This record gives sequence, C-alpha cells and structure tokens, in this order.
Amino acid sequence: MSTTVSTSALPAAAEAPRYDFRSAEPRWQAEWERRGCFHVADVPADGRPKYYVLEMFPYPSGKIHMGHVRNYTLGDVVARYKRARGFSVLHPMGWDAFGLPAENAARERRSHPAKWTWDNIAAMRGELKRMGLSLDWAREFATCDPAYYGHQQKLFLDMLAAGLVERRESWVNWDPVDGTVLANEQVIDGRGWRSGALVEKKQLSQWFLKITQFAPDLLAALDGLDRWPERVRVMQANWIGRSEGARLRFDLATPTDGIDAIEVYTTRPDTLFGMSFLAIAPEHPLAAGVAARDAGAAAFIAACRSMGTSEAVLETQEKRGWDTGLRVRHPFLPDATYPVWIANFVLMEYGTGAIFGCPGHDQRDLDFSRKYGLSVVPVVLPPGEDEAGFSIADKAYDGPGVMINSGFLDGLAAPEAAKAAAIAGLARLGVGEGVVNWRLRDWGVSRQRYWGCPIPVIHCESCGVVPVPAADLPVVLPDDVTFDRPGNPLDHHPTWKHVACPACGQPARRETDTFDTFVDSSWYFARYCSPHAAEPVTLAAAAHWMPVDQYIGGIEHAILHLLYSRFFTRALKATGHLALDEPFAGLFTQGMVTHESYRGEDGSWLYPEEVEVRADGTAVHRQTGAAVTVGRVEAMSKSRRNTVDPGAIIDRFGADTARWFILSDNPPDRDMEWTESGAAGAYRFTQRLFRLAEAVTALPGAGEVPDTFCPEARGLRRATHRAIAAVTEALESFAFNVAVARIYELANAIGDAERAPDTADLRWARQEAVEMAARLVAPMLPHLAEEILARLRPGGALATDLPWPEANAALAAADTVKIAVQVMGKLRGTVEVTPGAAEATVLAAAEAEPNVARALEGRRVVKRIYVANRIVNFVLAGPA
RNA sequence: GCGGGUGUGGCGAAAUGGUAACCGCAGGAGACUCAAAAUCUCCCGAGCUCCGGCUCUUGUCGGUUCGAAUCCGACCACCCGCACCA
Repeated sequence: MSTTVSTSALPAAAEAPRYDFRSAEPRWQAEWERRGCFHVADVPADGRPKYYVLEMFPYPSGKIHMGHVRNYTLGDVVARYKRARGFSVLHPMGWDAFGLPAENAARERRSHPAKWTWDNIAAMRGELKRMGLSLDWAREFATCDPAYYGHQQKLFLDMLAAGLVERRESWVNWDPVDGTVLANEQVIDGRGWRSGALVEKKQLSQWFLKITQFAPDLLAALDGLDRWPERVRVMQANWIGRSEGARLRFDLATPTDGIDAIEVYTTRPDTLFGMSFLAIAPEHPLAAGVAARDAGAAAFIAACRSMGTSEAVLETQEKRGWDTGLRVRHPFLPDATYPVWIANFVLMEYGTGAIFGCPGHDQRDLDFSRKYGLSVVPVVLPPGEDEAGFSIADKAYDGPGVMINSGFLDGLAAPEAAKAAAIAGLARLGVGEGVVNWRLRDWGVSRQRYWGCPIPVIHCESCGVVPVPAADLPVVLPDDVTFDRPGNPLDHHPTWKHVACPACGQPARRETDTFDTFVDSSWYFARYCSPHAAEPVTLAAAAHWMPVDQYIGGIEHAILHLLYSRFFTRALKATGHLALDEPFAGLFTQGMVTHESYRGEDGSWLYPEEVEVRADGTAVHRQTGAAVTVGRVEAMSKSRRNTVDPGAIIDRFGADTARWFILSDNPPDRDMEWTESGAAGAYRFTQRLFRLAEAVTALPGAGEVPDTFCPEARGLRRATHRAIAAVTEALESFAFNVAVARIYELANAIGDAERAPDTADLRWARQEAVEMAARLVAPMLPHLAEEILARLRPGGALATDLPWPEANAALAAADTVKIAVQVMGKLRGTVEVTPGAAEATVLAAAEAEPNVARALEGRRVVKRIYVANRIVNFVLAGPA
C-alpha cells in the first residue's frame, strides 16, 4: 500500500481549519493599507534612521512565478524586520515594463503592446498584493509610462551635453527578414531566433553610452562593495577586464594603400624576440585593401564573416589564416621582417585588431604556426631547464622564466622585468608605449523596436543631430502603430517621425530607435525616492534614501544590470542628478526555485498537478493512471512544465505558508526545491502555531509578572529568550532557515509547557512565549502574527507596528551547563555544573565521572585542558 | 584553459576550532477513533555490544592542534561564471 504525498493529501476545503487564512489574510492586508503602515515620505522628518530595501522589479509577463515569490519574500522579511528595529523603511515596487514580449504578443494576438502590458501589470499587482508584502504602493510606477520615460529622456540629453554619449558606427547582428538588430543571445546557430533567417553582420549608426570612461573607477570601487557577494565582484572585474601591456607599431616593409604601419596591442612585450608572424582581424582596415586585389583573401574574409558569433562555433573553430604577402619590420631587429596574415582568431573589437604571433609562449599562436609551418623560437626559459635542451613541442610555455634569444633582454626575469625593459626599449625608439587596456566596451543602447523609450533626438540634414528641446519632452510613443510587416513600427509610422528641426525649422526626421530596456532599469531605484517629482531625481529625497541598503535579486543580473546601474549612478552624479557613486551598498543574490520534472509515457512533459507521486518515488498520471517518469530536479520552466503557480498555492495554503516554506527550506542563496510535502509541512506549522496560541488565549489572563517561577516556567522563559536572541542573529545574517528552526524549537517548548501542570506563573510564561513567538514570526508570517496578537491582546498594537523584542540575557542563561569530558580528544562523558564553576571543581567532577575514571585508570595525566562552560580534555602520557 | 563555489544521515540542512547531525521533510511504531483524516507521543547515520559501553562516520589523502566538518597542503567529483581578450 502506498500513501500519497501529493495534492490529494491536502486538507479538503470542507473541513474548516482553525486558522482561517482565507479570511485573515485579506483582512490584515486591508488593515495595513487602511493605516498606511508602509508609507513613507520622500524626505521624512521623523528622525528615524533610514533603510532602503529593494527587490529587482519584475517584468510584467502576466503572472508571478515562484522566483518572484522567493525574491519578494526575502525582501519583505528584511523590510519588516528593519522596520521593527526602528528604521524608517523604503520598500517600493514597480514594473520593468518595456521589452520585446509585448511586441511579440502584439504580432501574435493582435493586441496592442500597451494594453497587453497594462493588463499584465494589473493582474500581477493583484497577485503581489495577495502575498502581504510591506510595500509602499504609492510609489509604484511602470517604465513604459511617459511619466517615467520622459525623465529618462531628460537624463539622456544631459548625458549627451556632458559628453557621456556618442553616436558611432558599429557592427551588429542584422536579421534581414525581421529588419531588426538582434542581441548576441538572439542569434542561434547563425540564424535569427524568430525568423530563422541567416544573420548578417552589418554596420549601423548607433548610440553609445560611454561606460568605458568609468572603467577604472567601476573596477576600483568593487573593493569597497564589502556587502556584495564575492563572486559577483569577481564576475564584474573579469567583465571590465583590465590588462597591462604595450601598444607598438610595426612598420610595413612596403607601405600599401597609404598605410605604412600596423598597430598591435600585447600583454607580453617581453616575448617580442619570439615573434614569427603578425596577424590582423578579418575586419581590419588593411584587410579590406588586400581583399580588393586578392580574390583569395576576399573569399577568406567573407567566410569568416559568415562564420557566426555563437560561442559553440567559436570554441570548436579551427585556427585559419590567409597570408597577405605583406611583411613588417621588427622594432628591435631592423633587418628582420615577418609575414602579415589575416587570421580568424583575431578580434577587431579587442585591442587594436592586430597581434604579433609568438608561438613559443602563446597556445593560439603555436596552433596557428604549426598549421602553416611558421617558425617557433623559445624566448623564455622555464626554471630548471637548460637552454640547449629546451624546445617547444605542442604546448606553449606561458609561465615565468629567464629571457633567452632576446638580444638586450637576455638574462632578465620574465615576465615582469623583461616587460618593463621591452617597453622602455620601445619608448626609446618612439614606436610603442606601455598602456592599460580594458575589455569593457561602450554600451550600445539603440534598438530598432517600438516598445521602448524613444531616443529624444532629431536628425536634420543641415544641422545634424539635434537634441529634442527640454520643453518638448517627453517624446511619447504613438499609439496607432501596426505590426503587420517586419521592421520597426516607429519607422513605418506615416507621420510620427516627421518633425521640424528645433534648430533651423526645416523638415527633419525623428530618431526612430528606442533605448535598450537595460537603460530603464539603470536608474529606477533613484526614481523610487521621489516617484512623482517633476524632475527625474530629487536630490533631497535621494540624499535621504540612497544608496539602497539591501538589494535582492537573481544572480543572472550579476553583470549587465548591476554594472549598468553602477555606471548610470556615476553618470547621474556627473550631470548633477545624484550625489553618490554606488547605488547598492548591500547585494544579496538568491538561488533559483526548482522542482521535479515529469514525463508521460509518450515523452511529453506533465505539470506537477497532473501527477500523483507515491511514497516509493514512482508516479502515475492522476487521470489516466498511466506510468509517469520522474525526471531531474531542475529550475522551473514553462517548457518542462515543472512549474508551480503561486496563485494556486496561495489559494490552497495562504501566503504565509508559501512564505514560510520558501524561507525554511534552505539557505536563500542556494537553489531550493519546491515540494508538495514541504509546502504541506509549512501549512501544518501555521496551524500548529495558531493552535498553541489559541490554547493560551483561551486561558484567563495571568496578570502581573509573578515573583517566582516554577522550573517549567523558568525553562519556557529560557527557551523564549534564547529564541529571541537566536532569531535576531539569524535574521541579521540572512540565515532565514536557521531563524525558522529556532522558531520551531520555541513552538516545541510551548507545546511541552501545555502538558505541564497549569500554574499561574507557567501561564504567564506561556503568554510571554506565545507573544514573543508571534512577534518573531511577524516578518515571515505577517498575517498569522497579527491574528495571534489580536487574540492575545485585543485592541493592542499591530504586530507590524511593535518594536523588535529584546532578549533578556539573564533569563536565557542556563541554571546548569553540561560540560563534555574528553580523554585524548575522545568524548568519554559529560558533567553538569553551575555556569562559571571554578576550574578545580569542574576538573574534579570530570575525573570522578565513572566512564572518564575508567579511561584514566593507570595512566598519567600530563595536561588538563579546560575551556569554561564547554569542555575538559585530559592528555595522557605514553602509549595506550 | 582561467576564475569562483559546493561536497555532512534516505532528503533539505545545523554546527566556522570545543559533545557532528539542531530544526524540518520522508519513513517506522504507538495513542486517540467504529474507522479514517487531523492531532499527540516515541524511534530514526553505520557497525558491534557482556546493554556498562565500544568502534567508525562531514568527498579522498596528508598536515597543524590537547582537540578539525571548521585552519593549511595535495587530489577527486559536481555546479556556476568567463574566454580564441593577444
């Protein structure tokens, strides 16, 4: 016989639970709203210290998912806890509302992106409100509202005036069928993800925000972000990618097409004497000239261009090249010349788009040289090798050593000393210099889309690019657009783009590109400080609330969103809109929510609610009874159908249960597995806590604090005050699962006290314990906490408004402590003594413990270790 | 390849130099019940046991220490990020 642990084991609606969350949760949500509990002013005058809690705002897809529930639960616990600790807490919510899904929906369902988006927002707002989050809803905004994006246009124009914006040509992935630019991740196997058309590399004029201008500071300031996860800082540092090297010029033996030299960037100028070729990127200007004369070169370049940019292709791609026939002179060896190749592994976007090849000490260069029979000269001798016997086989050596075969560098230590000498040598000759290079590139923000913030400029034939005058902002998206043909609807609109030039009044053309949606999310945290202000950011409000004290979201935003926001904050400072550099003082990255996946006999994915999982781990289809294969536990995804709908969970168990299970399961930075049994267990606890509380509230009041307490009452008070201390510590350190465990212990202690004889002092202690339990769970189970406190103290303060309880250390202290007694590090017994007992007393008791005494018998004790209130260890002489 | 992380009962985990496994989930036994659900009680790392205890156990091997899940070194496995970055 197998029992089920599936949804059928859940309480039927017919049996009324004693704690009726269905009536309590909406009732308390309405009460909080009525009292304005979570509302704060833009610039508060109440003198309380501020705390800004922010969770990454959601994209309005139409439904919240478990990842949202986890994210907003974590943030809400922090917000409610900090509020109880006396902070004035800013905890806002809004919508990251621009983006492609709205346009796709428009194409597929003939629904307008605006309507689709606002409908989704309304639906998701309702779902979020059911979670009982302590949000200041008066601050809500959506980035697709001109009231928001108009300010964004102003910020852009100010950045433009400050020289932080540039218009320039750049290579993009172009989908010729959809008539739009694709992001790298939208190119799959060289084809557009939606049209399936072969993607072309095309040069387009695009707007760039000059994030590279801040690269040094964005890197250096990472050190100060001590409340950020180490791995996020490492990821950002890698992304910014600082490297030290040299830029140097190689003169062409014969100038060609008016070009007489090639500039190269290298991090290893010390290996210059090991050079055997020079390679340029297929997009390098010199390559175009070569291709014009050499059909083979032209064909090679064309092949590289169609190769695609996907990682999989790059990874497996063989190193290939084309000899241009040109030769360059070596800066240090005027008589030596080297061939110039076009190579598929040289990137135009990094460094100068040209490298010198040193096959002895770079694996790529070695692979290339072996393929085309180029020379390999070792110039760094590894420690312990002798010069005569050392040669390079199929493994380049990139470690430290001593310079050989390198003229004036011979004998120097590689890489550092030799690098410095080589750079000095290049500088002396006037052909190169030491430089710092960055991997970070400027941020291209132009998108050929409708559903985004219009870029507020006008193109005039005579005046060039003219900013839209501030008085004409916002530049509002037209409503009457069609999606019946490919390309950007803004560009197709009959009238929208035709305007008079603000400078000369002649007919001109509006910019029809819109911003990358990452722009929208790069300053929303600042707008929350004064969401209704006439200016984008109010300095006084931002000065009060910024930075965000605790930011919470997914690790998937570790680089782009967080880096862009850090850049934007600096850019806003440079344009006078903000007065700080770092937007997020503390960052927490949560793990994903996962679930088992299920497949039917025909291999199709099944939703969890279609499946009945038996206790032995096998599963069947609920309707058909057919066998179901239980698959891996994976991140919830629609395609695998291993999703659980938060709305359904809240219907069945209530918001508190969903919150409690999410918090209790494991540490919040790890992936958690959503299970039906775990959710049911959390539900049982909410009922149990309510029942324990009700048993106490049903008793007559216990009155004044008793003078003395019986041992049971003392024990309960000890459990209560220990729980206060432990839960406080756990919440401070984001160890919510530990906080939950300590609350279970307190509940167990309350349950034990129920079975002890009912004395007045125990009754008092039980009331104290129940009250404290309610206040300790309030950040996690806010509705249940209110319900319990309202019964315990009718007409009293809301749990939401009570200060955080203080533990009484004297009450938490134990009457006796159990001390472990070890002999040679092995546990042989325990002794119970009063806390702080004299060392001699404890040692005597330890030696007298029968099992310890037996272990000590006939042996000489050479050392007695005593750690107060913890442990005794006897060290014996000689062998056993 | 480089960088970061993780590894503890059947499962999620706790303990960050001092009695390994708190708390929960799953499981087992019992109470209540005509019965079930709910609830409550007890058991629950492995092996041995003369029932006093003993031995083993935190990925593996070594080291430091009176004492190591915890600190150090080497290795193994898995996860994540980055990458022809010159």
